[in-house]
Amino acid sequence: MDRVNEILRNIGKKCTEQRKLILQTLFELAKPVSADEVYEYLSETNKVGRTTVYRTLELFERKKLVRRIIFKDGIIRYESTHLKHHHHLICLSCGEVIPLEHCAIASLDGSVIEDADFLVTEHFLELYGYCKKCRGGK
Amino acid sequence: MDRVNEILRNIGKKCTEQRKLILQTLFELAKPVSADEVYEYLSETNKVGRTTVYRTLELFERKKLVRRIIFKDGIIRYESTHLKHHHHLICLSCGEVIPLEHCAIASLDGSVIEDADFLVTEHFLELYGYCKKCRGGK
DNA sequence: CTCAGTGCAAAAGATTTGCAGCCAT
DNA sequence: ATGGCTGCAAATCTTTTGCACTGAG
Repeated sequence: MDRVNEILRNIGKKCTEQRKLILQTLFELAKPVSADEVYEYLSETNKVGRTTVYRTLELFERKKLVRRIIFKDGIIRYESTHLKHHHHLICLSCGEVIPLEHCAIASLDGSVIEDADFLVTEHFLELYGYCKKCRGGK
Repeated sequence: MDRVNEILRNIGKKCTEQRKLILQTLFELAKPVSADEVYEYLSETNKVGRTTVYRTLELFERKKLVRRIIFKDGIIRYESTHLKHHHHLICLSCGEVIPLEHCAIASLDGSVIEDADFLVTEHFLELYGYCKKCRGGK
């Protein structure tokens, strides 16, 4: 929790109970989560309103504490940037999300695609398929 | 328009004026478009309701006439499958979408990611950055 | 003729906004 | 103390659903 305090102080914003709880949640879950999932996760304690979750995640994105991730379902999710750049394996059967450490195309960022004269600054790659469990060991 | 008629007959569904117009639109625009963009595009003629656009795009997706694409903004877009598998360069400044013909990672599909024992069946890769115009020739 | 297809209106789900009160600094 | 932060409620935006009508086969 000390780390959370420090991070919030560093972004030059007020260090409120709600912001600490939300950032802590993102660390604990350590995977892409929607605003609603954060809200539900914290609803037991009933300390944070839905609106605050949305506004806080947006603030965190601006401050680069989280990155915005979109899967096929179109729901906006956020993932803590303390996890380094990586992609995801998403099971089409059970929905499990598995982080993929190695990024084969990281070299793309900062490079210019010649044909289109386009400067690439970021990229999203998500792989869909079926996890071991759902394939029944096959 | 003949081609449109033929395609619709082949999926074993009724060949209505609305479906023809929507499929025709997807061919003409030849890029990922949202249901609302299709609706607006056709609203001049006022022949197709919003609900029908949504239901028709869903039908087309089931029949593999279109594929569903999601960009960072979270809006669901569809693109005709008569365009072969490819990815997109999306300009963060003007929003232009440029198709990227070559897919460097097509070989991933059907392969198993060893570490996670995960069978990959499809993948999404979108590159974000700045187009020539928005970089002012730099 | 008959049922799949359509379109309105209303519902649902995710996210944003207005505003009055609260609390970190 | 005071301006940023919060949370309710209401608005907005995208998408889905219920239902009566229509038209393609």
